Amino acid sequence: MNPGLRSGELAQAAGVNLQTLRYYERRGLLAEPTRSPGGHRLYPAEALTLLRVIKTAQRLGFTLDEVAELVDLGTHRHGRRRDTSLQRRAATKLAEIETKIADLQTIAESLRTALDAGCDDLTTCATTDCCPIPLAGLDHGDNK
Amino acid sequence: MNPGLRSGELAQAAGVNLQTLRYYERRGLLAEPTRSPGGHRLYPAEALTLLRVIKTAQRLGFTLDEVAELVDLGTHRHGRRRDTSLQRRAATKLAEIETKIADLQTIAESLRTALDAGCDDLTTCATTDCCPIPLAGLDHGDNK
DNA sequence: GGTAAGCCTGTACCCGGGTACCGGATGCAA
DNA sequence: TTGCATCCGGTACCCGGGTACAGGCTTACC
Repeated sequence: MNPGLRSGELAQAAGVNLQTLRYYERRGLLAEPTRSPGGHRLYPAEALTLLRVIKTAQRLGFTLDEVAELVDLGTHRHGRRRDTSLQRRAATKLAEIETKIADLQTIAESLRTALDAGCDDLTTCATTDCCPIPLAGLDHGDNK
Repeated sequence: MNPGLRSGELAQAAGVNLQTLRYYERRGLLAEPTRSPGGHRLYPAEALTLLRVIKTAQRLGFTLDEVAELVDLGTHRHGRRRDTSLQRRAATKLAEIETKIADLQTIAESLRTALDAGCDDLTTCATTDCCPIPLAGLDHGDNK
C-alpha cells in the first residue's frame, strides 16, 4: 500500500514552502505525520486537502489561530454526545462568516455599480451621494 | 464652520491608534489633511467613513495595498472618459471578491451542516464522506 | 556501494502592519 | 500667562506568518 507523500511532494502539490509545513506542524495546524524508518515525514493524502482549506481560509481573512479553531471545531469526536460549547463556538463563527459575506456583497455591489455607471471612484461613492449604492454601508460604526 | 476633527478624535472614533493614522498617511491610504496654523492635522468627517471602510476591507482579507487599490479604483476623476484600464481592474477585483464570497458560503454551509447534524468535525467532513456537504469544496486545486 | 537529490533539526532572518517612546511645539481654558 | 492635554516628527520596536541557511543523515537509483 501507498506509504504516503513525502514532505517535498506535499509542499509542491499544495504550493507552499517546505518550511511552512513544519511551521504548521509546530502551530498544531497539521498533525504530526508518520515517519519513515529514517525519520522522514510521510503524509496521508488528506493532508493536501487540509492545506488547501487552510490557505483558502487565510485568504478570507482568518488568522492561523482562527483557522485552527475552524478546523478544530470538532476534530475531537464526531456525532454522539453533542458538546454544546463546541456547538456554540460554531454558531459564533457562523455569524462572523455571515457578516463577512454581507460586507463582501456590499463591496461587490459597489464595484458593480461603479462598473455599470462608468463611475470609478469608491471613496467618493462612499462619502458623497453621487452614486446609488455606496460603500458607506460598510460603516457599521462600532469598530473595535 | 466646523474646522474638522483633530487626529486624536478621529483615531478614537474609528477605534484605531493615533499612530495608525500617520502610518496610513505615509502609505497613501489617507490623504494628507489640512493643518491648523500650528501644524496639527484637521480631518474632514468623511475620513471616519474611509477608515471604517479600510478596517472592514482588512477583516475581509485584503492587504493594505489592495485596500488602496479598491479605494483608488478611481479616486481620479469620476464619470466621463471611461478609463478602460480602471474598469478592467475593477472587473478583476470583482471576480476575486465573488470567489471569496463563494468560499465563505462553502464554509458557512459546512458549519451549518455540522451544527444541524451535531457533527462537529470539519476536517473529517472535508476528507471523508460521512457528511453531506464537505469543506472539500474549498479545494480548488490550484493553490499559488 | 557510491552518489545526488531530498529531508532532518535548529537557529536566524524577513516583511506587513502596526505601536511605543522621545523631546519639543500647540491648543485652549482659567 | 500659565498649565495641562494633545499633537508633532523621528526612530525604534513588536507580532504574525512565514522563509533561508547550515551541517548532517536518508533514499533511491546506477
